[in-house]
Amino acid sequence: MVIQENILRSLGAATNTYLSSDFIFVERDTPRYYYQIIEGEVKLNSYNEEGKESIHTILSYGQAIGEMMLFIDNVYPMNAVALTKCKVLKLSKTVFLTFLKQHPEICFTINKNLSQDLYFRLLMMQNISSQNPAAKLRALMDYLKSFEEVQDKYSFLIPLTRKQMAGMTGVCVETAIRTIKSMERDKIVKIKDRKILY
DNA sequence: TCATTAAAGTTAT
DNA sequence: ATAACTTTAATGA
Repeated sequence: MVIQENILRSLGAATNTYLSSDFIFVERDTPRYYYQIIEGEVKLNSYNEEGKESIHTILSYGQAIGEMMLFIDNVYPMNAVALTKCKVLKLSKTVFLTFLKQHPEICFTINKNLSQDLYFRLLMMQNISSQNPAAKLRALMDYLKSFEEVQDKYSFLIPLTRKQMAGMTGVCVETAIRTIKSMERDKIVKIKDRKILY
């Protein structure tokens, strides 16, 4: 968790409830709040000229939503959409920033999270330009698995649908499916009841 | 080789 | 039931 729930509450954060597919904010909104998930999953996405969805990340319990936008003066370049029913703490940007100035240790945590995100983006960027679907999907799976304690082969159940994986790597669903199958043949992943084990 | 289109099967709501 | 997701196959860049 980024910031302790009771701390956010004591600063006056409100709890907001969203239903699946509700927008928490949309592209071109002005960032005015710090958001932190208490329950449910949220995706950050945007659409290219042809209308194809690109999923930037999927966030869940304890994670902040688009907090990078609170430190710069720009409108959101992406949407935040609830994937499930969600509860989100919402704290005014000004209160949040003032609080951070007084609490370097929490500032440090925010830094760590932003860095983690940048790191992932760099890894994905390298592999996305590599043009090889298998490399892209593997970069994604490596990233997701990196947060697990157990690092055994096939111990990690990918918590994404194939469609989501495709959306995050920029390949089409069909290619994601075929690539994952060939990875199964190559013993890179195992598939059990359609679930991908890596 | 991969995206796209279409069609059909499967799962989740 | 109906929508959302998965899979296969054909075609074209």
